[in-house]
Amino acid sequence: MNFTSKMIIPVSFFARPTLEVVEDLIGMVLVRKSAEGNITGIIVEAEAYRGEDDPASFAYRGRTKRSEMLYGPAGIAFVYITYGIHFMLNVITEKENYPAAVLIRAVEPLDGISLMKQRRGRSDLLNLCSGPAKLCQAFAIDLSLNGISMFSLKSPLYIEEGSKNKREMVWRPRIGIREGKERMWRVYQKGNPFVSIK
DNA sequence: TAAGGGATATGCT
DNA sequence: GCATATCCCTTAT
Repeated sequence: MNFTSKMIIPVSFFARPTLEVVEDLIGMVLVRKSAEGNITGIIVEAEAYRGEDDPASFAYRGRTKRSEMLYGPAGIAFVYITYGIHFMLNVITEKENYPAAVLIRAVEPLDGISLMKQRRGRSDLLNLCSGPAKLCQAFAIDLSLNGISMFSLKSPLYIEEGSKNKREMVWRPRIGIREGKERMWRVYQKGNPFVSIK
């Protein structure tokens, strides 16, 4: 796919096989606009959940209240609470009625770092967005954003094009693929884009 | 590095 | 009713 500079990622990007989406998301920029200020971060870690045969997916036990969003159209934010306290940000992928999504697991802080620190109540850069719940807190992502479209400039939350070269990122990017109950990481490395580890 | 508490929506018995 | 969950932080060795 060809993108011009700082182009918003369109819905067609998400309406593709989830494994392609999760790879291509690495290096792109997550944007959050709010009255408090706008913040951005480079996506460095994401994880794929796809199909009713994926034991790690909410859709593993079919279409339920919890998994319903996964069956919806691509490019929609799916936010939910885990462990009673933490928010998780997913983006719906693939065709409607096929349950799949990508979990945004970590971003590298880019713009609005002081606001991130304020929301997180911490000042150490490494702990601002280095986890799915951490980044939701830093980006002020909660249930009020559940179900919104992420492919519009008017959206308070969207993804735009980032660095062409994933290897130039400061943080080591990686993607997670579920194989049964196990999570396998694929790390981005020189000359051999995604190398499986563990 | 390990262990335990946090605090709620969801699904299962 | 109960167990569990796409996790983070603090405290303790």
